[in-house]
Amino acid sequence: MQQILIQSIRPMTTAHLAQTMTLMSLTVEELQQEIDTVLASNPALELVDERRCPTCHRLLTEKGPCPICSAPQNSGLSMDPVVFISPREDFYTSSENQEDYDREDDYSVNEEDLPSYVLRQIGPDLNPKERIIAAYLLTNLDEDGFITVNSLEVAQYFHVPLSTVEGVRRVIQKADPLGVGSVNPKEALLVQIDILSETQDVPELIRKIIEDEMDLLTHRQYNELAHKFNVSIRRIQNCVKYISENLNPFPARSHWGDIRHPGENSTQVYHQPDIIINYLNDKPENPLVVEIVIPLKGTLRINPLFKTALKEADEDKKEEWQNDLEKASLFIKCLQQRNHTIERLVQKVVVLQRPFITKGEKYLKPVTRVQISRELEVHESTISRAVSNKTVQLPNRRIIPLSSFFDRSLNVRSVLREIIGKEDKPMSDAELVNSLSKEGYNVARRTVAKYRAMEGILPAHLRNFSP
DNA sequence: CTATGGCACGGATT
DNA sequence: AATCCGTGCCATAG
Repeated sequence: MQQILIQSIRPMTTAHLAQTMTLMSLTVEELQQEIDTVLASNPALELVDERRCPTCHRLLTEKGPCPICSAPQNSGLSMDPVVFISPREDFYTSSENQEDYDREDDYSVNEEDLPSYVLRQIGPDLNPKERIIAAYLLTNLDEDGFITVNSLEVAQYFHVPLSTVEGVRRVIQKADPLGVGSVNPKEALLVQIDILSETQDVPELIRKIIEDEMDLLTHRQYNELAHKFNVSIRRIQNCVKYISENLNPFPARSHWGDIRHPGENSTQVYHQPDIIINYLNDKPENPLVVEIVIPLKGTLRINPLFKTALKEADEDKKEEWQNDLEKASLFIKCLQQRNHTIERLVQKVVVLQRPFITKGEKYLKPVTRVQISRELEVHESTISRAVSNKTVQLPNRRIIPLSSFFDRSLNVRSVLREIIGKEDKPMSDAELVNSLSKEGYNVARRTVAKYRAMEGILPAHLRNFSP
């Protein structure tokens, strides 16, 4: 049961299948939560801080047996980010240089010590007991400022009512990196809106969007949103702009996704990317470095102590523990498979869409998930799940959904924008159709209208010559 | 009469 | 099986 070569994953139980399916479509953040809960509920699983092989002490970054001593390390899953480099066509996974790519960004604010920084602010407002709880909560923040423990457990641990813990948490949220200690971006945003609305008017629509349709927002389904709230896309885009200018879904990060794209009407997005693509050392002449972000540091593995304990366990406990063990190993397997699939997927996509990544939307090749799935020899729905909900950070620091790589019309839309930007007389939709066909894009008049709407470009008679 | 947006249909995609 | 997307037809605004 222990020899997990990636290839041997094929034959799997239905439980395995089901779990892989759910894991596959999760975001890093969601995955992190999932891992946390499993970790807390299943004693067979443990997270080792060490990234080294316990027997030979070699740095261990890849799944599979330890390369040096080939110790039976294979049940452990390294949770370090997967980094690989794309020189041109071929990839290799870099396990050696991996240290070099520790993300140096994002540590801009008073990074010395976020927990004590916050604690200092709120200390006076709390009684001693609450202060202890606060301190505990604050030590369990992740890099984004989100809480990583669940309040109920904390309450039990400290023998206080849940409401006390929640109360403390609420105080924390109002401290300086506004929204720290939230459980997710949504909560952080809501807290920020609460505070903001004390000093200025916040459009009700924004709150509603965040409250009810956070999903659509993070996935930037603006047309969908416009439809749901029965307002224009323009309106929604304004809201989004407001949100990205005034709110920060990741409290502990000072900025997320720079606004260094003045030319294009920047559709600002936030969200912790699942995949980060960058030039090596940020120099455009260098090859691309692709990093698949994986939550948690260290290695997730079956606790060896648990295994030995299992052998000597009482009969009645044995069954239950055995069960835990199987679940844990299943979980790890699924996780491995998830990572494996995503890695292969991203490799393919990066090679294919390199021009898009480096030169811009115009060069996006319209590719469907089906094509990729054929090339990778996996079921199309696997690709679907792997793609959905994930975001990618491009070298220019923009964060876009992974599904953009499969957008059938993005390139046309970008050419359309280009044309409209260049021509100084407002062209009617019909004329635009002509211009587009000259560029080699054949679309119907009606479709041009839709693209315009998607891009938030006004109709011809309302457009142009604003100053 | 022309330019657009709305509704709805069919085929492709997921 | 459900959803998305391009398109054609028609109503309406200018």
